[in-house]
Amino acid sequence: MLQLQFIRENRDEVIDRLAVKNFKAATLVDEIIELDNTRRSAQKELDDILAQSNQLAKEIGNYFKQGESEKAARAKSESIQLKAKAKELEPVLTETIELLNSKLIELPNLPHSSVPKGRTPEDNEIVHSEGTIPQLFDGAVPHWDLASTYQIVDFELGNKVTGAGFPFYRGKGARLQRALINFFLDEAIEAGYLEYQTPLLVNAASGHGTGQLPDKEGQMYFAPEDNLYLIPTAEVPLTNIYRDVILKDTDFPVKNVAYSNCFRREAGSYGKDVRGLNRLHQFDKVEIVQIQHPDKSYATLDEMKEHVAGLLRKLELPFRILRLCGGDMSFTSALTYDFEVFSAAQQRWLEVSSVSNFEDFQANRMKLRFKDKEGKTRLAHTLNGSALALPRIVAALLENNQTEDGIKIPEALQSYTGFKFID
RNA sequence: GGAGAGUUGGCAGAGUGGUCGAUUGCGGCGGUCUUGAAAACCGUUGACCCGCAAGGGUCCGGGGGUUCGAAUCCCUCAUUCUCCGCCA
Repeated sequence: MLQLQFIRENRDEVIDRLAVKNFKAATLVDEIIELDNTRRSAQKELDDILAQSNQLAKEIGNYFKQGESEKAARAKSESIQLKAKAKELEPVLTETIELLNSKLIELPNLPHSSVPKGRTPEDNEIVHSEGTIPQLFDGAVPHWDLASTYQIVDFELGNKVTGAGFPFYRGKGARLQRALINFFLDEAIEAGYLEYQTPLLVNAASGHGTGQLPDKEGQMYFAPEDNLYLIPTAEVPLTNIYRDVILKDTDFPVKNVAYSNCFRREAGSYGKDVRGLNRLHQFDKVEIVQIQHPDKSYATLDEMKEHVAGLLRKLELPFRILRLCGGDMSFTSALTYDFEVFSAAQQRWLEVSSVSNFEDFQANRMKLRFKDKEGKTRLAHTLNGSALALPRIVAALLENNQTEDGIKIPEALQSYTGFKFID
């Protein structure tokens, strides 16, 4: 969430910048400032009452010691009255704070100044394209057909055992998954990231920390018996490691990576978007997270963007990088680059990674801070990116590398798969 | 799942109703001494809210209660350890 003080001091700027995200903030911002004013005066009033009764309590102690029981009794009754007043004020203050917080988390993050205006994916800005789109032979087919021809992904079996969007990977298909996971992890470790294996279920506090709650509640699988959420991405546990943590400024940059299963309900999806591996309820992803000093977070964003580009280059996939427009960005992001690979049989671009700088938006929710050189406590910046999500990479690899005799495995992966060909 | 014992500042560890936001040690930071370092000695060292400041308030696992007053008493939840049960 945004910092209250910043909102108070930059009301007009907040409203203008949120307009880039097509968010009409004026009413909400004014409500927030008004609520904060109420909060401040209520707090002051309560603090004064408490100060008086603290003072009285000390005096009463002294009176008792000196055996002045009459004075003590008088002070006592005075104190009881103060206490009654405090009892009235307390709920007013708590309610105000709760209301203020609930309004505050409705405000999205401010977009970076380079974010283009726009409403739909068509308004995203292509900042880079690389690789050549392969010309497939006649009779080339989409990956879902390849999956059944070579018996490497079984969607029907997934339907039977679980439901749509939960495929089985089989034989060389399963091996390919494992190869990609190891390849992505090794590349990240090589780039200085520390590997984690995280829990796949998290509590509500963690969901709030990274911003999935409350706005994306319906997107997560939930286990009500235990009040736990299945993670939609390893970003959640990996970033929440630092919830309520104060780092030293020599700790930067914190670079973490985790492979995990990801679970997404994807309510309301339909049609060609969800065919085959294009969109699943359970999928595999390697996620990179960095925590950085505010002055360096944009340089870090570029570094992470280059890391992801390097992976796609090694996999020999044609890709492009988009700078998301205000309307297509997530609630929490200040600047997001999406990576898309071209899947040659479907003839469409598939999103395989999203790399974002959240600046201090998540950090503010999580109370993730650091001590700067002057010893002041400040919010850190958080960033994350997929490096990479597997299903659409697999889709593109299968489609783009198909030949009449089988599917070629890119060279960089061969030492991981142990085979060069799926046939 | 059952029984018992814990949860205090970066760490260790005192404190069982009143000048306790908290003794002390270690660690950190600053200084004296030293060519430099170590040792020794001195000082300093939590977070948050309101306030220009002075100052005030909140926080001893979380929440609630008793009391004029709670780290200290009561309830509750979480969590750790030990024993038993169950299981990988």
